[in-house]
Amino acid sequence: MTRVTLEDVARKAGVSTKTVSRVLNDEPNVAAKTLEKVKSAIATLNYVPHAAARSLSRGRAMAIGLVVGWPVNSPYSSTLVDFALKASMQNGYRLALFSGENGICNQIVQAYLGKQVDGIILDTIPARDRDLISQLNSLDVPYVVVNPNRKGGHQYASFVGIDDQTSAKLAVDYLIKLGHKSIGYITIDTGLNHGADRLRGYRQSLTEGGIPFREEWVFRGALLPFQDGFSGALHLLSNYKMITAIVTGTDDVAMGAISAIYQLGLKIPDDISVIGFDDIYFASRIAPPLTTIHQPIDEIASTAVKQLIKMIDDPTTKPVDIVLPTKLVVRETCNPLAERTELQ
Amino acid sequence: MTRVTLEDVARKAGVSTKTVSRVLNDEPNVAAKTLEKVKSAIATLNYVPHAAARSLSRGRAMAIGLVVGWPVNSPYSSTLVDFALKASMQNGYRLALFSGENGICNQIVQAYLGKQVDGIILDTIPARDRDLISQLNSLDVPYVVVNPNRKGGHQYASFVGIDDQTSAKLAVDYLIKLGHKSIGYITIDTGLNHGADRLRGYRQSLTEGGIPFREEWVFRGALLPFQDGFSGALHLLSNYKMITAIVTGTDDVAMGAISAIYQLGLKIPDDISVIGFDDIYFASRIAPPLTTIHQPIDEIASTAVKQLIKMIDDPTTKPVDIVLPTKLVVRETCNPLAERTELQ
DNA sequence: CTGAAAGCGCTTACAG
DNA sequence: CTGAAAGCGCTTACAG
Repeated sequence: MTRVTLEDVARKAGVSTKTVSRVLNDEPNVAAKTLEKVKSAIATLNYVPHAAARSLSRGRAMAIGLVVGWPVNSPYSSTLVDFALKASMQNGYRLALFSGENGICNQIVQAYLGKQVDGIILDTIPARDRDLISQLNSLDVPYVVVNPNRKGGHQYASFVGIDDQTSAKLAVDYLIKLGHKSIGYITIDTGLNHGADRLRGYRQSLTEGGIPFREEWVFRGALLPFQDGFSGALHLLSNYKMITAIVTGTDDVAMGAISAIYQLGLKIPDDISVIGFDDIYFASRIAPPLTTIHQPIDEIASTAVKQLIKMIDDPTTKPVDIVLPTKLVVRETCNPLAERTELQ
Repeated sequence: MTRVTLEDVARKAGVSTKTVSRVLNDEPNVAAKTLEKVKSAIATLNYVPHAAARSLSRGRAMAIGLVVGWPVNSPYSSTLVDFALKASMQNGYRLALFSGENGICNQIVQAYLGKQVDGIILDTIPARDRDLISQLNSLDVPYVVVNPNRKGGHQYASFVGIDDQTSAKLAVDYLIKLGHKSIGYITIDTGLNHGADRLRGYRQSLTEGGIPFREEWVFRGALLPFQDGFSGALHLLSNYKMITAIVTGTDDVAMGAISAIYQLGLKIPDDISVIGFDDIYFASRIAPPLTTIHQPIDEIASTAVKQLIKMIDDPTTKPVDIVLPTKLVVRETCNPLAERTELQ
């Protein structure tokens, strides 16, 4: 079975190839009758334009590259991939995925030089690759950074992300509103600013709520989110029995904390309230479902895609820095303090 | 900055474009000196072949499509994406990702007709789409199904997957070897055969171990893995106090079960042993790390990619059905029965 | 409103 | 061992 080409369509419809091309690209200046003829020819022949031929003649790959940290199957990365895929398809672009520890920089530059992609979206981790950034800048590659590590020193990129501090404050404000005054915090050091910013939000909320900040109620994990959450909760709740709520830097930390709380023989939310951050796949699926700060990865992805396409279409587009709102998602891991059934 | 083309390289090296093409494609019959000249021209000009031009002239997209169930960020799907991406890059192919509930069939057929991809890898769920399958068959699209729902009635596809029954048996055999005789099972009905096959493995292991199968020790969940695992463990352990171990159909079910076990005030693995299936992202990251059956998604992905490329290269390739071995990964959720510190 | 010609950047036969 | 010509299937100016 040989391919149906635009020429076949033109022949069938009795028009020139240019006219078919006009119809395909929704260009104006086509008579209603001609339009009809061409459309029916396309339909009966089941014609689909050849992607590579189009790319070659247009000088446009019609694809964008998404670079995420390794591994792709982490809760956050995979969600970003999910929504970025959706958003780019909706905008008529294909998505090329990149990920990996080493050689990633070269891979991406090659993809751009080889016209496989017209622009790039970088997630937090790859955006810290100095080499990559400087190459993208010097080659004038259109790119957008998602959830940037602020203070990154980027010069030309557009940014799309959230305000970590304000968002974390949302979580703590909520607990305070529920009557909690003894609130622990578990953070992990990823080498990025997100953790520090979220911790700052915790502190700010306490201060505004007239609650003294206690350094010893902050547990700083070092490695694996779940396990740090686990050790953190164990540590905080064994040493400071007055703590009634725990805020965590990410949902997987919260999941670890929840595990530890159960192992201590305490109940959630009756004895201890827990609140997460991110709203990952598992957040709504564990028992009890986790109250958390929802990060709008869908909007982040679609905003990044649209901004990138704008930059591709018009290279003089000014860089922007877009901050999207997060929101508190109340599920079942936080109780008002008054309703607590027992005190230790 | 304008693109560097093959012609620029040819001019610089003082040879014809065909010769450059030879070098680029590792074809024979190039004099050592010529090879040297061309290679250095490529390097100094930083030349990268234009992907679309290559596709067009070769009649090959050099890309394969991966179709996974929605959402992509489920633990299993995202891991498959991860490894399929790696495998296709290593084989010189790009990966185009497809996912979504509706319109997916049309999207994929379009991508093939539009020469965006040379072949397709279908995961379990999309492979159940009758429409899609019959279209792929009638268009003679090369495709491979991963972890098929056996008895699917496919006629032409190649398959790559695991043996669910034998694998689940591995888990139960292990528990029996540890001395457990009262072993519960939590399964979920996904409408696929995997669950039934794994349950069959459980039953087979019991039988071979001389332990009677008790229908009431099998909990059949209906909806969300984690929550079903939670209710399942709650149900089994409250009603059948002699149960000392729980086997689950998937890791997320196990995670739910673990949650419930803690909430019942029991310890893992001291009081109850738990074993999962799949070895998802979280399996090694929760506390305690989950003993489970590892599904070799990396090998599955790379085998599928290689088989697909073979089919693309030679359309007369015979369909194959490749079954890859799983393995038991011992972590910290199972104890020998003898070591139990207390009995209820 | 419509079309003929040239070109995008490669590779594929074919010749020598 | 090397090259000149044609072609892959579209779109981009340009003309009318």
